[in-house]
Amino acid sequence: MPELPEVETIKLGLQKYLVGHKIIDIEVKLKKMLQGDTRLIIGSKVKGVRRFGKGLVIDLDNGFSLAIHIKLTGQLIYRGPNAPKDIHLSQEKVGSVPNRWTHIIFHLDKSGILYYNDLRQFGWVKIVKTEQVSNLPFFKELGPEPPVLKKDGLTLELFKAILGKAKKVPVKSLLMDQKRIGGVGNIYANEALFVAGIDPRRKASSLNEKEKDNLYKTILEVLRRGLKERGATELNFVDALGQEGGYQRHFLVYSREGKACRNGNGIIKKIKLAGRGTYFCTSCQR
DNA sequence: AGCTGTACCTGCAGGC
DNA sequence: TGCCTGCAGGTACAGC
Repeated sequence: MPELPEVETIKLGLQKYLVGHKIIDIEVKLKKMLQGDTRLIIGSKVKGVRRFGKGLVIDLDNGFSLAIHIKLTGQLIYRGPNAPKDIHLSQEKVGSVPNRWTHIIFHLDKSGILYYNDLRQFGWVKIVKTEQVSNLPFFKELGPEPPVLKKDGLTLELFKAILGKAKKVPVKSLLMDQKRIGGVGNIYANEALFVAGIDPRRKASSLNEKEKDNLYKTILEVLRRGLKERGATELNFVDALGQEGGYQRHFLVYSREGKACRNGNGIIKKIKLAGRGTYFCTSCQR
């Protein structure tokens, strides 16, 4: 799933390629995918790109922004003069652009193009005043982020306090709750709990100090690894040039049902926890 | 208020 | 074979 490392990877690409381009025209092929009046941003120039949790914000030079959430299968793919020549567009995940999942096409100056593709149509793109972005419910309610890129955000003390308050919630559900912690989704929650040796079903508040310290550390560890690998292409994730990530090759538990635990003893089990696929080793996660 | 269940949507795996 | 059903998932929202 696109989580912090995946969305950060897209952000870095857009900062590199999209900034400086002027929006000439916007083609909306599936109306529900874009909210707001496109006329408000035609002629504006891309000033910068920000990320908050799994959300993206493209800031324009006229006081408006594009607030974007790609959910499960959204893709933002840039084509144009800023892109390097030797890109490896994922044949499996993209094929060619535009394709049948291309719902919005941003025509840019200098023959640049930005495609918004979304197979399951769960994502959203909203045109809003830049100053109003933080008032959108998703951004407004977003919890602190694990400090994998910035020093501030989810400190160890804060993390412990959040865990301590969650008496009824399974620790994995808490990690994935965007209102409590920003940016962690199913893949990295599964991976972090495995590395920490903690059973995902345990109530968050039941973790002792040592386990909390350890889990905090492993969350940062798996997120950093994901970033280094430019994200995990598990469903449909590709970067801003349409290239796949590499972290899926390093999954320790995620999508490894029935396989041998990398630590030696057990077999990876899959259960459903709060409606989400959950992978863990009953032998080393307790 | 805070929690839970379901809708959203499509591709794909599995069953017969 | 190929059709049909069920399942997957991050958030938004309805309903308790």
